[in-house]
Amino acid sequence: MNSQNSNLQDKLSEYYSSIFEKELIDDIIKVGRFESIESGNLLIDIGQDLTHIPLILSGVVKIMRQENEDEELALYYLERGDTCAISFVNCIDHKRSIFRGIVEKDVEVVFLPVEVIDDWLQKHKTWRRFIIDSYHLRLLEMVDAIDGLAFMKLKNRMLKYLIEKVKITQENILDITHQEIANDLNSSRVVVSRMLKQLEQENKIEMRRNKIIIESF
DNA sequence: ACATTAAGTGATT
DNA sequence: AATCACTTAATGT
Repeated sequence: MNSQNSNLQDKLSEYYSSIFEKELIDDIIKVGRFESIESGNLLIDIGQDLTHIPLILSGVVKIMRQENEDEELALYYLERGDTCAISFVNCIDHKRSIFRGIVEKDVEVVFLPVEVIDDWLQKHKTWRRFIIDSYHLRLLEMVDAIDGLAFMKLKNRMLKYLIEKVKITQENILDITHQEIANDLNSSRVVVSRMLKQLEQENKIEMRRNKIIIESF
């Protein structure tokens, strides 16, 4: 076994040994392709053929939809231990991706080919559990996102977005511009600036140029 | 000093 | 809540 494989084994055991049985981890090492991807790169794009599904070992991936050039919406984040089960079902049917996944914090990821993940559903009980749980979680997050759009005022939606961001970056000083927030929430920069100012007056956040400090979360 | 980019403001829909 | 038109502030060269 070469060094990259043993490295992969270490990481897999570290993060997944509590949910996956040993044989499954061995199988993953056998067929998985390990990759490191730097922040800012695309993991998957809309319309792209899905031949593999990603298993995230570290880092963060932002999953979003995009209608036109300048209309986008952030849906949810993938972190360590996550996979995109939506892409999994897509994968089995050999459909194209309906999402875009962009790397937000450098990721280490294992790509698993479609052919095997189907078999594993029967072969490994923990895999089956993992996929079902993951699909369920993603669905809940999606419903949450829809609720946000339908019922929540932008200010609340934005606060939720910021807190989420703090959680995944482990940093309460966010490196972000008003424009970027507006893009993620499919809103406009002017409105975001005004809402942020309100949040600042409520002492929930503090603003610097290119930075937002979240006080309470 | 100047140009560029981020953020703020008032009016209008 | 969005858009327009414009100002002001911060930053890079």
